[in-house]
Amino acid sequence: VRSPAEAVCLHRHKRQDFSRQATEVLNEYFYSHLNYPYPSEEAKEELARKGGITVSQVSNSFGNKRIRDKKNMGKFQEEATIYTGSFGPFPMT
Amino acid sequence: VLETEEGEDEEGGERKRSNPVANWIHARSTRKKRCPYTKYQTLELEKEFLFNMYLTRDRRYEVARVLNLTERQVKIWFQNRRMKMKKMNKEKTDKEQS
DNA sequence: AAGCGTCGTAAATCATAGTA
DNA sequence: GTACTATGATTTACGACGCT
Repeated sequence: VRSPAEAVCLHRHKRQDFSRQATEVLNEYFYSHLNYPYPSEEAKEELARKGGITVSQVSNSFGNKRIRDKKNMGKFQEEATIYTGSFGPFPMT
Repeated sequence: VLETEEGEDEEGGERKRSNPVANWIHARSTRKKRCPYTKYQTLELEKEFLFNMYLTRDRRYEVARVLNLTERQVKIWFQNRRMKMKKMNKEKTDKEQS
């Protein structure tokens, strides 16, 4: 439906899937911190370095994951509880 | 037109800054749903941004009137646009060091 | 206090890569 | 090929904090 020529001109995306390494690193952090999946700036830089992606991409990924996980009400969360045994959007004292 | 600036606490993610937890149970109800701007609105906003990255009160009033947006929307659009520019500059300079 | 600045984010939407 | 789904990126709208 979309003509690549005009689309590229206006809104150049050129979306490319993350490498397996990047996906793995991001998922590991997300699932093991589902209690509070908000990495600090330093943690983001670390994840970016390990995954070979940019910090912005790490932020995008967590933003997307947080909202999409919420909408899927527990689909991902189920996997997460295997790691953490708890859940909920609370920082935990 | 007075800006009803700054409400109070709450809001999901960035609660991480100061205060502990308290009330997550609030809020989403009053937030305006995101409404994508038309091509015309975006183009005019971009032109204005090119003219000056920061708005005077008069320009903000004019732009809002002409584009049929609220002054608050125009103010926030400029704030977001500046953040976008900052991000683009950062990515550009990051590339130049390798 | 008023009011606009940045920063980080939620949520919706965009655009496309992958898949059926 | 066409339709649908998954997913990375971008766009609105705020809350929290800053500074003047």
